[in-house]
Amino acid sequence: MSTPRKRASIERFHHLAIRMLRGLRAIDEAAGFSGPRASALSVLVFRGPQSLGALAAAEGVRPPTMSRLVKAMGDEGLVRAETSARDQRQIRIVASARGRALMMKGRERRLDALGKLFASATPSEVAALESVVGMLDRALAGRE
Amino acid sequence: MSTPRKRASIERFHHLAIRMLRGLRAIDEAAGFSGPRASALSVLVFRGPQSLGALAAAEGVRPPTMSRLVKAMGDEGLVRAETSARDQRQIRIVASARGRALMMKGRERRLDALGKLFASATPSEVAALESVVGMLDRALAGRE
DNA sequence: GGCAATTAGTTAGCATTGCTAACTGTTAGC
DNA sequence: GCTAACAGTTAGCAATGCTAACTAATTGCC
Repeated sequence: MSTPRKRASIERFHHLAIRMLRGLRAIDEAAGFSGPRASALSVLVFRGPQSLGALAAAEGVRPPTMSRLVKAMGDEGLVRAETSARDQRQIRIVASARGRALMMKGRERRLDALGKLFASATPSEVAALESVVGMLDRALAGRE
Repeated sequence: MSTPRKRASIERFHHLAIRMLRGLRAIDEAAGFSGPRASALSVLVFRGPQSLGALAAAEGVRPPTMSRLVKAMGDEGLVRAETSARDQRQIRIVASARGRALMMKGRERRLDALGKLFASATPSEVAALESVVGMLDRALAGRE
């Protein structure tokens, strides 16, 4: 079913992906904000304000975990929580201007680092990257 | 220098890699052993016994962190720590048969999951994967 | 040979992030 | 209108990361 050659590529890919992301995490943390903060902020910026439950689900964590994270980010002025008008049980979490700016800067830094990593890619390797991205996208669709 | 199209691919790749590894971590944790344990064990199995400092460096953590992890894995019977004969400050950490077996099983599970993810890949997509792996390997060489 | 400096690892204590269980307040359903 | 379900919070636990401070062993210099 799966050729040994394919399996070997998958294995190397696995290992390389881990190393790549490890490097990126180091960059985030050097810039002073952690993975969970970066990730939650980017959901708030790109998808817009969210309820706590929705944000927790998007990040794949439980509500109490997200509740604490939102509180911490609120204390740091990165987000704001307002009670929803039509359901007072819910809160509406909004990224502040400062949160948005920090998130964009972090994103910039990560993409720059990735750009450097891929700087030596030949045109055919870029095409290969597009192909792999398309395939992964297809394979991961319908999860999350 | 970097075309918008290339940048977009890189960005999607970044996002997909995060999702892919998140799924794998979930698999590890369902199987009852965490990322740090899996990773440290695989170093011990594939590179052989290591001193604590070497293992900490290989994993990118500080010695106290690794010291605690080794103690926990020792308590679970996954590794054994012997004092080095020629330098009694050092310890020599060895994966036990049980640790080795657990690590291999976890690895198998992860690779199976990845295999399923890539099951729908066409031959040309497998070739693209190989190309990307080669490029990443080249780009990440000389770190770690 | 003997004392100082370096090195290896551990211990103590803190922060972050994950969880479950139990609680409060709000909404919805019968 | 009372009960059940839902949204979020609080409390408390575990794992993993860190720095600072300590112990024990080795190396180096005189």
